[in-house]
Amino acid sequence: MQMTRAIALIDVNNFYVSCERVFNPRLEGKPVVVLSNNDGCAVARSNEAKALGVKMGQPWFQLKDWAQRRGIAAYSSNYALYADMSNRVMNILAAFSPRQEVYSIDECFLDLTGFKAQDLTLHGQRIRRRVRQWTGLPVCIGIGPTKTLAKLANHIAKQYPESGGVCNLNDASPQQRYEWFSRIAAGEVWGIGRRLVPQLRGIGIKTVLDLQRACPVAMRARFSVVMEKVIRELNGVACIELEEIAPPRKQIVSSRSFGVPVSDLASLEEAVSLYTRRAAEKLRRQQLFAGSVYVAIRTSPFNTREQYYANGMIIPLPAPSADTIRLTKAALWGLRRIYRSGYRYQKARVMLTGLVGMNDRQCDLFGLAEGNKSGKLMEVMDRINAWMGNGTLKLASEGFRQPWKMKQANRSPSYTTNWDELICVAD
DNA sequence: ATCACGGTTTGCA
DNA sequence: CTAACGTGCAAACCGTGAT
Repeated sequence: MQMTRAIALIDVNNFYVSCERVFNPRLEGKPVVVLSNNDGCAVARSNEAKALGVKMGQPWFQLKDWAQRRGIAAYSSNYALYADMSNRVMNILAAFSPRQEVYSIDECFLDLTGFKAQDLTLHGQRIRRRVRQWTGLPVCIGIGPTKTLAKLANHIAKQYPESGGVCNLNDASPQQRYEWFSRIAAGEVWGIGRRLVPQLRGIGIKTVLDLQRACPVAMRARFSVVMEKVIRELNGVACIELEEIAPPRKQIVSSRSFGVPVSDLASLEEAVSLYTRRAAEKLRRQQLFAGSVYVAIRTSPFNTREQYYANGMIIPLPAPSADTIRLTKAALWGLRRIYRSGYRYQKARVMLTGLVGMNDRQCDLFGLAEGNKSGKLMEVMDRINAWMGNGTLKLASEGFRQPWKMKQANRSPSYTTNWDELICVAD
């Protein structure tokens, strides 16, 4: 007889906020938010901040004065810290199953098939305790026969404190599931975003239960194949497999807003150079080569008093490359073509596309692939930067003062990845 | 009329 | 003093030219 699959979704509660709290316990029990890049929007909120009404993605400038009056602590995002804490959590969780999919910076799926359903809830508690003890981070765990149901179970574990942080749908009674599914809004389901919610409501689908009972074939015709999979998964039929090895990326993006509006070409060149280097580093880490470079700039879409300008272009390369120097030359060439003076630019973006693996590369017209010399040079660059800190070795076109750099008014120290910042705290 | 292609837009997290 | 709103990725969509 076929055993019911047991997929667990483990998710750190309010991840960025919880990371800040590990190193600053005074934040415990207080309203805290963490802001997106450039201190733009609130992207992580403690439960206390949620209770005060801070919305996900709310622009910080609208919130700032009010938030400070209410005593809400606000942090700029510190990705070095969060990435390191994430690695620690993922390593701990990996010990609980041979099959793990790291789904995002704060979430992973584990295949726990084989445990008795009743034992799994206890097992979940053990997992929670270990992560808490070894990292200081609180996690919730959802368990179900499909990834979509595991996600939903995780939501239930978060919503209902009486669950003790673990919700195991495989061991819940049909009545209990009915009660939950009829109470939870359809929009909470993985893959049902804010655009679909009103459309679903229009055809009478408001709750998870409504969606579960919808006809997958008809819904596929009306919406998309994604919708069909969501419905089948809600009914315990696995349509989305565990991806233990991440499939190779099809594009790599580096895109950032500026701290202040930028009008001159020279500053844009610096920013594009930096973004290209970051994208190229990601490219080499994944052992890939890019067939073309896309570069784009735009003014603020929110500023209605000024003329909006956005433009971008694709620069095909003669042969796939992973060389920061070549990629930067291409990006800057494109930038000079799309640049128009007289605008106040707010964002630049570099995207590497046409990605191929080392052995799938096509040569250029003259039968030349990118030489080994460039590979060696990049290897040396990457090693020096890994050893002495990212950005130690870079192209001069990135500039040095970089007055356009993004705002980070209140970033915490990189406690776990930078000795200098740690010593600074001890003082 | 249909298809493959590529570039652009939409949607999600 | 004023102005200030993220990023990464892939699926869906759409227009085009070829057949």
